[in-house]
Amino acid sequence: MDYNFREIEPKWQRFWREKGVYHVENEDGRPHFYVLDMFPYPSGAGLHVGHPLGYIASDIFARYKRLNGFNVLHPMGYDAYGLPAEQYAIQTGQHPAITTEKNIARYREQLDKIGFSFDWDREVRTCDPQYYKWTQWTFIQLFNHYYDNQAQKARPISELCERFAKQGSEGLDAACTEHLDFTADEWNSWDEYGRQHVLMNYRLAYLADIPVNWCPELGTVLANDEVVNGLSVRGGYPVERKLMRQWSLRITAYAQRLVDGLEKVEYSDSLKEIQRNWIGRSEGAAVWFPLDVPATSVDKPTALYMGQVDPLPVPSFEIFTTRPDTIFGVTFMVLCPEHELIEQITTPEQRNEVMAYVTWAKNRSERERQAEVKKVSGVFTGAYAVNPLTEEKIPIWVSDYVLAGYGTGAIMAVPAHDSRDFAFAKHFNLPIRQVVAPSIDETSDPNTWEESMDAKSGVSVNSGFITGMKVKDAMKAVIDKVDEMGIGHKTINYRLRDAIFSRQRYWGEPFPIYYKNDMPYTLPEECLPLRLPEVKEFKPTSTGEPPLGHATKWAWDEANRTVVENSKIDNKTVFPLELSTMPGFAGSSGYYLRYMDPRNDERYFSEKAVEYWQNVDLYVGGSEHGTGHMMYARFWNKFLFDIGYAVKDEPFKKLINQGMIQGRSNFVYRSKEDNNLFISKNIKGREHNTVPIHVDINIVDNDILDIEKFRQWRPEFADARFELEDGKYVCGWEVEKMSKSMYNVQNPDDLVDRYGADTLRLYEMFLGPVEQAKPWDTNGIEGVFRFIRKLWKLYVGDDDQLLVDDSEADKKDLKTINQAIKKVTDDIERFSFNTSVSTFMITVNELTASKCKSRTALEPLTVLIAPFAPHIAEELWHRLGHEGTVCAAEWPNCDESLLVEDTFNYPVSFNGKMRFTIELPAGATQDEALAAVKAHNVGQKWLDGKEPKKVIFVPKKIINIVIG
RNA sequence: GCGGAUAUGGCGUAAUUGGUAGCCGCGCUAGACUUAGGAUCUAGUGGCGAAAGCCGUAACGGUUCGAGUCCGUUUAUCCGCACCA
Repeated sequence: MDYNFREIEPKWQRFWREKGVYHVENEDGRPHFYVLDMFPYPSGAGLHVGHPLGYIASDIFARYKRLNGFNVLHPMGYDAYGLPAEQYAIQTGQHPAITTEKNIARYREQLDKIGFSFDWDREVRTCDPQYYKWTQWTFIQLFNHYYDNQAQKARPISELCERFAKQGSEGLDAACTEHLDFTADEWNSWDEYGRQHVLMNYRLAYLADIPVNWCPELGTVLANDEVVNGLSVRGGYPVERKLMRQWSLRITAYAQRLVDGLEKVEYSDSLKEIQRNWIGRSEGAAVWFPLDVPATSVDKPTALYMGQVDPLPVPSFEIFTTRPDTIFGVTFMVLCPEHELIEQITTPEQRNEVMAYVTWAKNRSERERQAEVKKVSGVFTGAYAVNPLTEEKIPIWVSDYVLAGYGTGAIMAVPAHDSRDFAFAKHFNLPIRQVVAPSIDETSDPNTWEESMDAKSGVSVNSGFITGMKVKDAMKAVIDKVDEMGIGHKTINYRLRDAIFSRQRYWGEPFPIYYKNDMPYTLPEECLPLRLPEVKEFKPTSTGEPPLGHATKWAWDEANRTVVENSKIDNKTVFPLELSTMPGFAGSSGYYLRYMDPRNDERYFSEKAVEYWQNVDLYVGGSEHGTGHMMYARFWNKFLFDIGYAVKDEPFKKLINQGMIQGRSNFVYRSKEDNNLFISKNIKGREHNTVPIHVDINIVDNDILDIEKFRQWRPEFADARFELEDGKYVCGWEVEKMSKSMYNVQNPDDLVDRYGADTLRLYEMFLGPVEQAKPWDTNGIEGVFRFIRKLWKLYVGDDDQLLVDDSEADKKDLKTINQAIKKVTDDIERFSFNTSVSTFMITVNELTASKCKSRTALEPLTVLIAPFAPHIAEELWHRLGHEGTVCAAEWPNCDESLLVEDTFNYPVSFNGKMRFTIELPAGATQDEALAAVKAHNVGQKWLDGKEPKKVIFVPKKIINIVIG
């Protein structure tokens, strides 16, 4: 009787659920292990076969760890806030909570069919008030902390207030939006509003004017990926860059720790590199260049001293460079169009031209700018700066190739050694001066160069006191020099920007913030969660306010500590609440911690729980979250670590990025002359002018089209005629993104219905290495299905009787099973599940061939396969007479002694040419090998009387003989 | 442009990490059992060759007794970042 997965799989899924087999406690004598999947966004489309790939891999690992005696935390939940549900709501009026609930139910149903070992008692949903209460709570903590650069740690804002009252800003080294200088007296003289204004400069969650993608038509800010070519992806409306007051998280404060932390975790090298690039740390120098202008033409010279500890005797401005060694090659300076100095230094003759350029540059969309990177544009201000080391007068230009958001928005241009400066100099015919050369006398005329010499190698030339020094030494010498002159210092710049945290959206976490006197204040913690209000409309309001503006009960009554109707806002006791919501990454940044103690109402998670679980041992998910989610989550965790909540600095010890599953689309070829004629792939030649048409992969099997189903598929194909090859219609195929419009979405439910969950699980693993991107291809699934049936037949006879007996397995079978134990154990530890599946196939083939029926071999095999195919393993385990679940069994030990051969046949090669085989006892030594070679030579003469000079002997492998 | 990877039969892949390349599966070929086969079982399947054998891991070169694996150059594909001074 064949294996009846349709009956057996649901039976055990029910058993696991009813017995609470996968329920996990936070206390347990066993060692702990935390296996986490990136939780899904429950979209309306349901799961496709790409989603479970990572879940299956992590489930195998979780089950393996359980069998090895670990208490395993393996939870699942939903990242339930997000755009699609809201867009759907705008179109249909259906509340996002309802569609989300429906989608979650569908996801759960699909997940359950695959037989995962999640502890569903710990499920979290980011849109659940009991969950987002803690997202809001964390936001309040971020608001109430600043970052102490000296201690490299977040500290309470209250400490900052005390400090300001005592010593003002003097000596403060904190992450901030801009450097401020004030005394204790000044601080103490300011009113509440003034102080709050200053504190905002330091808070880790802060409100500031930020340039954003604003889409007036949609009435919302859009993320970069929602904008293509200056138009919104949805609707195609124009998007402009606009300065708006937005919440941001000061993730830049943690830039260094986010870089350093990568040393401590196991992520793939490529992902670490991506994160390092994203943070973009670069070491260099800050240098102040004095202006060469009559003091009278500068309105407020003091404004130019911003950020300087000691004011310089002349007006100056700060630049950042990673190549201080090239300072002798500066031939012009460039300011970004947004630079505040432009207004002050531009000469009257140049004013019109400069202002026109600045206006043009500011109105250019980010997209336009990026598309025209190669185009050089800029304008001369008429003003000059002085090179502090050469005292040369150098012109100051404005150009949009200098970015406002990086460094100081001003650069010293060294056209000979920077490709962008080079292009600019060529375009405007500015001088180019070589100051770095391969060696001191290998200079050439840079005006003849095709491109600049950017490499950080060689020696300085034409460079005053650093001439002849190597680049590295020259950098240090220049930094020391400017430091000594009091006009510069060594500094580090990061490309990372603070994270914009507001969204003009409905379906997200409300900010626990109200405004008093236009200044934001946090709600009292005990009033959390601040629930998302009901609204009649999900679109932004007509006044441009976010959708929450539609809510009628939506204001903060400070005296009664409650949310009330906004008509009562009087700004005395009833204040307006923040109307934006938090972005998608808010809820997903700390969910792994909440799983440790998901029903706790008093705390994010108890100290006991986090002490027990520590952090995530293994995190599995797609690399598309490699920067966004991973960076925010690491930041979130580091902050919670600083304030004593998390116990580990890094949230995820090890990360596996599962490869993306692409779709494998099928095509039919329609004749151009005859719209009802379809020609099989291999006979559509030149004489047939054909058009490829996507065809639903569900009516194609092994690239063979099911003609009847095709005729029924769409009405226009009802009368289709075919030109066949070998009586079949062969479809073409191509790898594309898995998407509905390409009819290549493979739904896991269909495969479970047809082959069973175990087959799907094994097949997804068998497809190739977990980390590798690969197209979905169902063509090989039959082989895995066949394997499952062979496995079944090894244990169960045609009449459903158990074939396994209590006899002792023979040595050959024991060897087979022990080889499997060793191989599978190694493979799981290396996350190489595809080879484990091969090992199972080999093992079953061998045991079937040897007609092995003994329990001593088959029982360990059942446990071995349980992580991969838990349903059939559970059924066999019970048929073998066990009461409890196979999940509680013990991982079999490999008896290595059974793997050792008595003798080995060694291939021997002689000077790389001749090859023969020699038999040696197991564990033979070099001397024994040499002796065996000599003995073998007797009568064979291949050594021709010569002594072997060297015998290279690798036990169990091969011998090579070298002679003189 | 910069950075990171990858390259092995018709296809997905494997190779004990420097030691007999191609395990396992798909597909294909032949056969058996069958009224039938898109079921099952058996055998074969890198290329050339009748065979012995020769060649073969993107290309070329190097290190080594020995290279798919290490080093160099080139090519192709994929991914990430992209005026970041």
